[in-house]
Amino acid sequence: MQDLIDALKALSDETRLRIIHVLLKRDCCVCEIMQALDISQTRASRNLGILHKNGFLKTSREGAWIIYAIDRETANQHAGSLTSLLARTPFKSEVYRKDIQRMAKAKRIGHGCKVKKES
Amino acid sequence: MQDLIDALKALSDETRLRIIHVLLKRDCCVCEIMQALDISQTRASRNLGILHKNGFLKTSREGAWIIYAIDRETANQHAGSLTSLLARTPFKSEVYRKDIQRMAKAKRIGHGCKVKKES
DNA sequence: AATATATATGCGGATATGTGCATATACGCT
DNA sequence: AGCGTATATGCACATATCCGCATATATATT
Repeated sequence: MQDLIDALKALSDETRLRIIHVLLKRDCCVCEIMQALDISQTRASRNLGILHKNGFLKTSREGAWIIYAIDRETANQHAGSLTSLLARTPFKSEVYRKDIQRMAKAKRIGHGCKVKKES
Repeated sequence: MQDLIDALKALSDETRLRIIHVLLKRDCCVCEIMQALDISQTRASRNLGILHKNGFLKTSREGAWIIYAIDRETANQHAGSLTSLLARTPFKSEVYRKDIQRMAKAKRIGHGCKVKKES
């Protein structure tokens, strides 16, 4: 039951709603989230961590990157129902729209968006 | 969209979840909530206020009392969906069970549970 | 009008939360 | 092994949240 409160708390934050919204479109590594939401590395990592800890996201490693994705078979019942609710919710405001635009352009290139040199 | 965050924040609190849970069983005035949850007047009033402000509850006056009830036709879309989600959620832990027990015995008698004298 | 009851609210203090900076850890490549 | 990149985390600080106390407001009763 406490996990319901924790799940709700995890979603009660704009940054984290934005992350869920983006990940509902496609899986991302931390640096893609940074680029999509235009936020710092710390902020991206911390908030992804919170969503992960509370059963909303699952992770997998892909080389240097850690890929975050909506956990559609989460063990956390409450997180599951809340995620499906959000999946049916239209995210109307500008912020969310822009996140998707930037996500479309995001590359797996890390911190300062330094471009990986062609070798 | 900010109202979704506000709605989630409003629910991210044990006291307020307990209130919703109790009100899903039956409408209550502030002093009945105090008795059901065994909390102070300030705490009951404040948290009812928050749920009300965020579209979860509606109020009506009945003599000296103000009756709070789940607003099933709320203008706030998000509050609506969240309420129906909660209505389908089993509240398993002890706390919630005890609230209902105490609610069953609760009377409209106010602050220190002073019994209204038979006249 | 005066008193009692029911509810709301300003203020202050304790605790929780969100974030940046600096740094630690984990992995890949040469 | 050593270096660079990707992500996580300890610490500090600003802000937000929760709640009790005291008090204000609204209604009922006599």
